[in-house]
Amino acid sequence: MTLPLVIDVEACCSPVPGGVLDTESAARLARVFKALGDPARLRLLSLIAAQEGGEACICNLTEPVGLSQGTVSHHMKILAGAGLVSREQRGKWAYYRVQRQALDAVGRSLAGM
Amino acid sequence: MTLPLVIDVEACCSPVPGGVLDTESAARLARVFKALGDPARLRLLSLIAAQEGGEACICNLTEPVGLSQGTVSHHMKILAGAGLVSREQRGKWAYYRVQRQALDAVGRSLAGM
DNA sequence: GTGATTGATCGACGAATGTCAATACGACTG
DNA sequence: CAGTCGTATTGACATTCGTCGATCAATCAC
Repeated sequence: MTLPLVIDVEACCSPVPGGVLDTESAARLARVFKALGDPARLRLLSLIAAQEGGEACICNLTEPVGLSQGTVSHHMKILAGAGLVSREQRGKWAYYRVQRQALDAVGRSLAGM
Repeated sequence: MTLPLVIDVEACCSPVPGGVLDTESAARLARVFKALGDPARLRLLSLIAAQEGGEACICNLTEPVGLSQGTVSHHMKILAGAGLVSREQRGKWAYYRVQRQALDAVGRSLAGM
Protein backbone atom coordinates (compact mmCIF):
# COMPACT_ATOMS: atom_id res chain seq x y z
CA MET A 1 0.00 0.00 0.00
CA THR A 2 3.03 2.21 0.12
CA LEU A 3 3.57 2.53 -3.62
CA PRO A 4 2.59 5.93 -4.94
CA LEU A 5 1.72 4.44 -8.30
CA VAL A 6 -1.89 4.71 -9.37
CA ILE A 7 -3.23 1.48 -10.75
CA ASP A 8 -5.14 1.35 -13.99
CA VAL A 9 -7.46 -1.46 -13.02
CA GLU A 10 -9.06 -1.72 -16.42
CA ALA A 11 -5.81 -2.14 -18.22
CA CYS A 12 -4.02 -4.44 -15.85
CA CYS A 13 -6.49 -6.56 -14.06
CA SER A 14 -9.52 -7.29 -16.16
CA PRO A 15 -8.73 -10.26 -18.31
CA VAL A 16 -7.22 -12.87 -16.06
CA PRO A 17 -5.64 -14.98 -18.75
CA GLY A 18 -7.24 -18.24 -17.75
CA GLY A 19 -3.74 -19.43 -17.00
CA VAL A 20 -2.07 -19.15 -13.64
CA LEU A 21 -1.62 -15.64 -12.32
CA ASP A 22 2.00 -14.54 -12.59
CA THR A 23 3.64 -12.87 -9.63
CA GLU A 24 3.34 -9.37 -11.01
CA SER A 25 -0.33 -9.54 -11.98
CA ALA A 26 -1.09 -11.13 -8.64
CA ALA A 27 0.60 -8.24 -6.85
CA ARG A 28 -1.33 -5.63 -8.84
CA LEU A 29 -4.66 -7.32 -8.38
CA ALA A 30 -3.96 -7.91 -4.71
CA ARG A 31 -3.35 -4.22 -4.20
CA VAL A 32 -6.83 -3.43 -5.48
CA PHE A 33 -8.43 -6.06 -3.29
CA LYS A 34 -6.43 -4.86 -0.33
CA ALA A 35 -7.84 -1.40 -0.89
CA LEU A 36 -11.31 -2.94 -0.77
CA GLY A 37 -10.42 -5.01 2.28
CA ASP A 38 -11.22 -2.48 4.94
CA PRO A 39 -14.70 -1.80 6.30
CA ALA A 40 -14.13 1.94 6.51
CA ARG A 41 -13.10 2.12 2.87
CA LEU A 42 -16.07 0.06 1.73
CA ARG A 43 -18.37 2.39 3.60
CA LEU A 44 -16.64 5.39 2.11
CA LEU A 45 -17.13 3.99 -1.38
CA SER A 46 -20.74 3.24 -0.70
CA LEU A 47 -21.28 6.68 0.82
CA ILE A 48 -19.84 8.44 -2.18
CA ALA A 49 -21.86 6.31 -4.55
CA ALA A 50 -25.03 7.09 -2.61
CA GLN A 51 -24.44 10.84 -2.72
CA GLU A 52 -26.55 12.71 -5.19
CA GLY A 53 -24.31 13.80 -8.01
CA GLY A 54 -22.23 10.73 -7.24
CA GLU A 55 -19.47 12.77 -5.70
CA ALA A 56 -18.43 13.79 -2.22
CA CYS A 57 -15.73 15.81 -0.51
CA ILE A 58 -13.88 14.72 2.62
CA CYS A 59 -16.04 16.91 4.82
CA ASN A 60 -19.14 15.04 3.67
CA LEU A 61 -17.60 11.76 4.69
CA THR A 62 -15.88 12.35 8.00
CA GLU A 63 -18.98 12.47 10.14
CA PRO A 64 -20.90 9.49 8.62
CA VAL A 65 -17.98 7.09 9.01
CA GLY A 66 -17.00 8.44 12.41
CA LEU A 67 -13.31 8.77 11.70
CA SER A 68 -10.95 11.71 11.97
CA GLN A 69 -10.44 13.93 8.94
CA GLY A 70 -6.85 12.78 8.61
CA THR A 71 -7.85 9.14 8.60
CA VAL A 72 -10.54 9.66 5.97
CA SER A 73 -8.06 11.50 3.79
CA HIS A 74 -5.66 8.59 4.21
CA HIS A 75 -8.30 6.06 3.13
CA MET A 76 -9.28 8.16 0.14
CA LYS A 77 -5.67 8.23 -0.95
CA ILE A 78 -5.54 4.46 -0.88
CA LEU A 79 -8.78 4.16 -2.82
CA ALA A 80 -7.54 6.65 -5.38
CA GLY A 81 -4.19 4.87 -5.63
CA ALA A 82 -6.04 1.66 -6.42
CA GLY A 83 -7.99 3.46 -9.13
CA LEU A 84 -11.29 2.93 -7.37
CA VAL A 85 -12.10 6.62 -7.01
CA SER A 86 -11.08 9.73 -8.89
CA ARG A 87 -10.16 12.99 -7.23
CA GLU A 88 -10.93 16.45 -8.51
CA GLN A 89 -9.93 19.64 -6.75
CA ARG A 90 -12.46 22.45 -7.04
CA GLY A 91 -11.50 25.44 -5.00
CA LYS A 92 -11.10 24.48 -1.39
CA TRP A 93 -12.82 21.17 -1.88
CA ALA A 94 -11.60 17.86 -3.18
CA TYR A 95 -14.37 15.89 -4.86
CA TYR A 96 -14.18 12.15 -5.07
CA ARG A 97 -16.16 9.92 -7.44
CA VAL A 98 -16.45 6.15 -7.58
CA GLN A 99 -14.89 4.74 -10.73
CA ARG A 100 -17.45 2.18 -11.75
CA GLN A 101 -15.42 0.86 -14.64
CA ALA A 102 -12.78 -0.08 -12.11
CA LEU A 103 -15.28 -1.90 -9.93
CA ASP A 104 -16.60 -3.70 -12.98
CA ALA A 105 -13.11 -4.63 -14.05
CA VAL A 106 -12.39 -6.11 -10.66
CA GLY A 107 -15.59 -8.10 -10.83
CA ARG A 108 -14.67 -9.38 -14.25
CA SER A 109 -11.23 -10.39 -13.09
CA LEU A 110 -12.89 -12.58 -10.49
CA ALA A 111 -15.23 -14.15 -12.97
CA GLY A 112 -12.24 -15.02 -15.13
CA MET A 113 -10.54 -17.03 -12.43
CA MET B 1 -8.95 -12.38 9.91
CA THR B 2 -8.94 -13.90 13.35
CA LEU B 3 -12.58 -14.89 13.46
CA PRO B 4 -13.06 -18.61 13.06
CA LEU B 5 -16.45 -18.07 11.47
CA VAL B 6 -16.82 -19.20 7.90
CA ILE B 7 -18.51 -16.61 5.77
CA ASP B 8 -21.36 -17.47 3.48
CA VAL B 9 -20.55 -14.99 0.78
CA GLU B 10 -23.63 -15.71 -1.24
CA ALA B 11 -25.99 -15.12 1.62
CA CYS B 12 -24.39 -12.10 3.19
CA CYS B 13 -22.62 -10.13 0.58
CA SER B 14 -24.32 -10.38 -2.75
CA PRO B 15 -27.05 -7.82 -2.85
CA VAL B 16 -25.55 -4.60 -1.67
CA PRO B 17 -28.80 -2.81 -0.94
CA GLY B 18 -28.13 0.25 -3.02
CA GLY B 19 -28.19 2.19 0.22
CA VAL B 20 -25.14 2.90 2.33
CA LEU B 21 -23.33 -0.14 3.65
CA ASP B 22 -23.99 -0.60 7.36
CA THR B 23 -21.07 -1.31 9.65
CA GLU B 24 -21.73 -5.00 9.92
CA SER B 25 -22.13 -5.71 6.21
CA ALA B 26 -19.04 -3.66 5.54
CA ALA B 27 -17.07 -5.76 8.00
CA ARG B 28 -18.22 -9.03 6.43
CA LEU B 29 -17.54 -7.90 2.89
CA ALA B 30 -14.19 -6.46 3.90
CA ARG B 31 -13.14 -9.80 5.32
CA VAL B 32 -13.68 -11.44 1.95
CA PHE B 33 -11.77 -8.74 0.12
CA LYS B 34 -9.01 -8.95 2.67
CA ALA B 35 -8.71 -12.64 1.91
CA LEU B 36 -8.32 -11.73 -1.75
CA GLY B 37 -5.89 -8.95 -0.94
CA ASP B 38 -2.71 -11.00 -0.88
CA PRO B 39 -0.72 -11.98 -3.96
CA ALA B 40 0.08 -15.42 -2.62
CA ARG B 41 -3.58 -16.17 -2.02
CA LEU B 42 -4.60 -14.95 -5.46
CA ARG B 43 -2.00 -17.21 -7.00
CA LEU B 44 -3.17 -20.11 -4.89
CA LEU B 45 -6.74 -19.56 -6.06
CA SER B 46 -5.63 -19.34 -9.64
CA LEU B 47 -3.45 -22.42 -9.29
CA ILE B 48 -6.27 -24.49 -7.87
CA ALA B 49 -8.66 -23.29 -10.57
CA ALA B 50 -6.13 -24.20 -13.26
CA GLN B 51 -5.65 -27.71 -11.92
CA GLU B 52 -7.38 -30.43 -13.88
CA GLY B 53 -10.27 -31.63 -11.81
CA GLY B 54 -10.40 -28.17 -10.31
CA GLU B 55 -8.96 -29.31 -7.04
CA ALA B 56 -5.56 -29.41 -5.41
CA CYS B 57 -3.95 -30.52 -2.19
CA ILE B 58 -1.41 -28.48 -0.26
CA CYS B 59 1.46 -30.52 -1.65
CA ASN B 60 0.49 -29.49 -5.17
CA LEU B 61 0.65 -25.86 -4.22
CA THR B 62 3.71 -25.45 -2.04
CA GLU B 63 6.28 -25.63 -4.77
CA PRO B 64 4.56 -23.43 -7.41
CA VAL B 65 4.05 -20.53 -5.03
CA GLY B 66 7.45 -20.94 -3.40
CA LEU B 67 6.24 -20.75 0.18
CA SER B 68 6.66 -23.12 3.08
CA GLN B 69 4.06 -25.80 3.68
CA GLY B 70 2.96 -24.13 6.90
CA THR B 71 2.44 -20.80 5.19
CA VAL B 72 0.41 -22.32 2.37
CA SER B 73 -1.76 -24.11 4.89
CA HIS B 74 -2.27 -20.80 6.67
CA HIS B 75 -3.35 -19.06 3.47
CA MET B 76 -5.73 -21.86 2.59
CA LYS B 77 -7.34 -21.55 5.98
CA ILE B 78 -7.97 -17.87 5.36
CA LEU B 79 -9.40 -18.55 1.90
CA ALA B 80 -11.63 -21.26 3.32
CA GLY B 81 -12.72 -19.01 6.16
CA ALA B 82 -13.79 -16.41 3.63
CA GLY B 83 -15.80 -19.04 1.77
CA LEU B 84 -13.66 -18.75 -1.33
CA VAL B 85 -12.52 -22.37 -1.31
CA SER B 86 -13.92 -25.57 0.09
CA ARG B 87 -11.86 -28.19 1.86
CA GLU B 88 -12.37 -31.92 1.67
CA GLN B 89 -10.25 -34.43 3.52
CA ARG B 90 -9.64 -37.64 1.61
CA GLY B 91 -7.30 -39.95 3.42
CA LYS B 92 -4.05 -38.20 4.10
CA TRP B 93 -4.76 -35.43 1.67
CA ALA B 94 -6.83 -32.28 1.96
CA TYR B 95 -8.35 -31.23 -1.34
CA TYR B 96 -9.30 -27.64 -1.96
CA ARG B 97 -11.69 -26.34 -4.62
CA VAL B 98 -12.47 -22.81 -5.71
CA GLN B 99 -16.04 -21.81 -4.85
CA ARG B 100 -17.07 -20.02 -7.99
CA GLN B 101 -20.45 -18.98 -6.63
CA ALA B 102 -18.57 -17.10 -3.95
CA LEU B 103 -16.38 -15.34 -6.50
CA ASP B 104 -19.46 -14.47 -8.53
CA ALA B 105 -21.21 -13.17 -5.45
CA VAL B 106 -18.28 -10.92 -4.65
CA GLY B 107 -18.30 -9.61 -8.20
CA ARG B 108 -22.00 -8.91 -7.98
CA SER B 109 -21.59 -7.08 -4.69
CA LEU B 110 -19.19 -4.74 -6.44
CA ALA B 111 -21.51 -4.15 -9.35
CA GLY B 112 -24.23 -3.22 -6.88
CA MET B 113 -22.25 -0.42 -5.31
C1' DG C 1 -3.30 41.07 4.56
C1' DT C 2 -5.81 38.32 8.52
C1' DG C 3 -8.30 34.78 9.68
C1' DA C 4 -11.08 30.79 8.81
C1' DT C 5 -11.90 26.55 6.40
C1' DT C 6 -10.62 22.36 3.69
C1' DG C 7 -7.62 18.80 2.92
C1' DA C 8 -2.90 16.53 3.07
C1' DT C 9 0.95 15.03 5.61
C1' DC C 10 3.69 13.66 9.65
C1' DG C 11 4.98 11.09 13.84
C1' DA C 12 3.53 7.92 16.98
C1' DC C 13 1.27 3.91 18.68
C1' DG C 14 -0.92 -0.64 19.19
C1' DA C 15 -2.86 -4.26 16.43
C1' DA C 16 -2.83 -7.28 12.65
C1' DT C 17 -0.38 -9.74 8.91
C1' DG C 18 2.91 -12.84 6.33
C1' DT C 19 6.51 -15.67 6.93
C1' DC C 20 9.47 -19.43 8.73
C1' DA C 21 11.20 -23.34 11.49
C1' DA C 22 9.74 -26.51 14.63
C1' DT C 23 6.47 -29.32 16.45
C1' DA C 24 2.08 -31.86 16.89
C1' DC C 25 -1.57 -34.56 14.76
C1' DG C 26 -3.76 -38.27 11.76
C1' DA C 27 -3.79 -41.60 8.44
C1' DC C 28 -1.77 -44.90 5.87
C1' DT C 29 2.28 -48.61 5.28
C1' DG C 30 5.21 -51.96 6.53
C1' DC D 1 3.20 -51.39 16.55
C1' DA D 2 6.81 -48.17 14.55
C1' DG D 3 7.72 -45.30 10.90
C1' DT D 4 6.48 -42.16 7.24
C1' DC D 5 3.97 -38.86 4.84
C1' DG D 6 0.60 -34.90 4.30
C1' DT D 7 -1.39 -31.11 7.09
C1' DA D 8 -2.27 -28.17 10.84
C1' DT D 9 -0.72 -25.51 14.60
C1' DT D 10 2.48 -22.96 17.43
C1' DG D 11 5.81 -19.41 18.63
C1' DA D 12 8.67 -15.98 17.04
C1' DC D 13 9.80 -12.12 14.23
C1' DA D 14 9.80 -8.10 11.13
C1' DT D 15 6.63 -5.55 8.48
C1' DT D 16 2.45 -3.36 7.37
C1' DC D 17 -1.90 -1.23 8.72
C1' DG D 18 -5.47 1.79 10.87
C1' DT D 19 -5.97 5.34 13.76
C1' DC D 20 -5.22 9.71 16.17
C1' DG D 21 -3.64 14.43 17.19
C1' DA D 22 -0.91 17.95 15.45
C1' DT D 23 0.91 20.49 11.90
C1' DC D 24 1.31 22.25 7.13
C1' DA D 25 -0.50 24.15 2.65
C1' DA D 26 -3.79 26.17 -0.11
C1' DT D 27 -7.94 28.67 -0.92
C1' DC D 28 -11.54 31.69 0.07
C1' DA D 29 -14.07 35.71 2.81
C1' DC D 30 -13.69 39.78 4.81
